[in-house]
Amino acid sequence: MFDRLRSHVMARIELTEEQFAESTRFFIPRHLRRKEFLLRAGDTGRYIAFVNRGCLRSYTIDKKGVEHVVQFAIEEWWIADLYSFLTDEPATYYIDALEDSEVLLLDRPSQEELCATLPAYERFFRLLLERNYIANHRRIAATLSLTAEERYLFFMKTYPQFVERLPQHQIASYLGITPESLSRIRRKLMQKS
Amino acid sequence: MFDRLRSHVMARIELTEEQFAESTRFFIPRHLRRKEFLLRAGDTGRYIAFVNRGCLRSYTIDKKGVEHVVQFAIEEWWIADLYSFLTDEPATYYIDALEDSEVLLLDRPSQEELCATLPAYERFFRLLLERNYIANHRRIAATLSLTAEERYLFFMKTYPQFVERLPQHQIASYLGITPESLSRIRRKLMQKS
DNA sequence: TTCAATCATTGATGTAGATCAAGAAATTGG
DNA sequence: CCAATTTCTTGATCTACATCAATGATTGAA
Repeated sequence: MFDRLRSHVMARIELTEEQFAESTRFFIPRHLRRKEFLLRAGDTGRYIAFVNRGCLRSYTIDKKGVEHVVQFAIEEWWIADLYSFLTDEPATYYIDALEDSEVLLLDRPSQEELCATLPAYERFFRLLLERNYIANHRRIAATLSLTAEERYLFFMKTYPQFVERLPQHQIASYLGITPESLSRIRRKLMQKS
Repeated sequence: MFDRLRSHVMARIELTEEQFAESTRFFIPRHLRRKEFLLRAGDTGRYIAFVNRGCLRSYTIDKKGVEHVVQFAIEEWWIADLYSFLTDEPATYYIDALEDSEVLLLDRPSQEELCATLPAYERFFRLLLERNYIANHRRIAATLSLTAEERYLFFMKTYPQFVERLPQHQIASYLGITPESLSRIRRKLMQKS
């Protein structure tokens, strides 16, 4: 159950086996079927989720009813509506499972207690946020400076594991284009090579 | 010199006056004239900067030579090429001053030592990154789901202090549109009201 | 105080990607 | 294994915003 989390955490911070074992009591395992929601906009989403198996996404729905994928998460990734997690305000994102999945949930009080009990976890979450900060700024820069085709190539290069695993229209949504446009981009790239 | 940093830090973490005073030795004050670079893409940018006075921006330059603003920073904001800071790889962003500015620089070894000496700073940087994570995800969601006009309104609402202070074409660049388009959007909004 | 640079505006025209519509292909769950 | 659903593709057309070009308004350095 906690094998993947153990290797993930212990690769990043100094922790004994005993300390890690102690930390597992803070995590709540949960199974999600494909299309099942972990969180809906409006809920108070007081946990962050570590993906043990499967694939999830967070997204918004605009006023026309169109979904816009903000993030994907597969094995060893974390996903959350961090704003809601940190402030207890209602969530602004939806999070659901794109495949049957297993997640480990950590709620806010548990995270506080975990960091207080094992300060190395404070460092762990800082490192996690640093990586995220970098990835988000790259995505912003890509959106500002690249065409749809270039963004797709960038996505393929950066997240090859996602390209084989996700439906195309989900990737299109993440890239900020329509499924039709992505289909045409792919055709064009096929012809080139 | 450190007044603004003191109130900024002490509003966020528990620190005695003595502890804060101790921490100031890690920061290197630096003055920047308008248009002066703090960092260029390709440099190794091994510090993060706290803005004491003035205004800076980070940006990329695309293959056509067009600049794309990734971030603005005014008083009490932090700015950096975090990837370069964390990895020692060459910077991917440019950072320069839009006004004459004073910054406090913290290099990577100093940050490590600071966090080791005063663990509250570990928490401080985690909090900082959390806020940033939220802001970045909101910006991504806005880019995915809003029109140029809606993004401008969102920007005005979120960062009113920037709107009065920054040249329009810098805001246009941040929003991912041309200065001409922003000018037309503003005209349209004037007429509406 | 002036001249050069920077910045904002406006009009004419171009285009990347959206939208609409329809059908084909692939998946999935019963 | 099959019907229902989801996903992908393709064509025709549309539109938000870009590009190009010119002019005026501000700003700032000497």
